Amino acid sequence: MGDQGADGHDGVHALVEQVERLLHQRGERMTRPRRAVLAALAASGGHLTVEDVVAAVVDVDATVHRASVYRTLEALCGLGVVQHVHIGHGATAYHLVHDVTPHVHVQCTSCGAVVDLPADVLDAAATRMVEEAGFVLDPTHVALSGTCAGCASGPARAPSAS
Amino acid sequence: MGDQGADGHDGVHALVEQVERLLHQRGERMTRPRRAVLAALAASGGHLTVEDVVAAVVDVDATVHRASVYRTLEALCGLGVVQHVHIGHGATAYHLVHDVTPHVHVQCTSCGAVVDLPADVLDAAATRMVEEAGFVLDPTHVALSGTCAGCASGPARAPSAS
DNA sequence: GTTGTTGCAAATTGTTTGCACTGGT
DNA sequence: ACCAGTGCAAACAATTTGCAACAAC
Repeated sequence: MGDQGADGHDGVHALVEQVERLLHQRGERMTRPRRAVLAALAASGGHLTVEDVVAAVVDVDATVHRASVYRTLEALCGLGVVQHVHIGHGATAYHLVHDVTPHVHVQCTSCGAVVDLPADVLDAAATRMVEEAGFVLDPTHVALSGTCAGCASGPARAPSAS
Repeated sequence: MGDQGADGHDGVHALVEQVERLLHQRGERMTRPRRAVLAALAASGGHLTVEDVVAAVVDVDATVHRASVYRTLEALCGLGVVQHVHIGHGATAYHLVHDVTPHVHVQCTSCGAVVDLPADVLDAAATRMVEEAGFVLDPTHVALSGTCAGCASGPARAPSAS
């Protein structure tokens, strides 16, 4: 342990400074909970549920309250630093906007696993939606559902994520 | 019509009888709440949230309890008579399976409206997902999100359905 | 010092569950 | 008569909010 995953402490620090700048532009402030949430998101590198974030944050700083995590995530979404993805029946997941290659999330109905796919799998669909209904698709905002390779062939397992 | 397509009272009755048969095959029973829920779903012809169903059911029979609506919807899903769709951050919506031509749901992030699109807009995406990841897409199980024609051009309005 | 933010606890909202009783077969 | 299903209230889970104290600027 000690190391915080792919981004490392430097990455987190740079991120915190960048966000701090954005906050100051709006007369808002960089606080301990916000630093902790940013660190948690950066360390994971992927999508985390609120519960995941709370766990990661409390692990580092037990004084941070759940409510602050909710408020912080909302604030960071407002800044455009963080995005959320709706995953089926389950919880909402959050991730940093920055360098992540745009990708579509799909969840296995059977085992609950979330799989990332290249963003362009929905290009054709997006084009048709615009042409036929004027609807501009946001491909990353919700996770589609179906059955993953494993469950499609082998036996399904526990979770059954709706 | 005649069979089950229409929403008229005769259609409801036919539906109830069909479901009753399915229930009896499993040693289960056709009850007042179940009739009421089926009627509500048939009458709407579209997708209803649990809250919508509860409202419609209570409107006809105030003795039916919310909990029974939940239990009934779950039971009907188990029978394969009803399906649910996850709509963004909002609630889960339910609809009869035979109801309409299979269609994809998309929700406008800005005004919250749910738009129905032909099911085949996701055909290309589904094909690619199977080929590249072995993932079998269920196109109707979740609503995608984006911006509807109205909100894309004109000014966005209230709801902001995340 | 100002005021944006927090921690806390209580209020909300949405869904599930234990249990005695009702009602379908 | 038997037991699936109901109504009810209470449990549960997830998220929000009012407010006094705190800390970032």
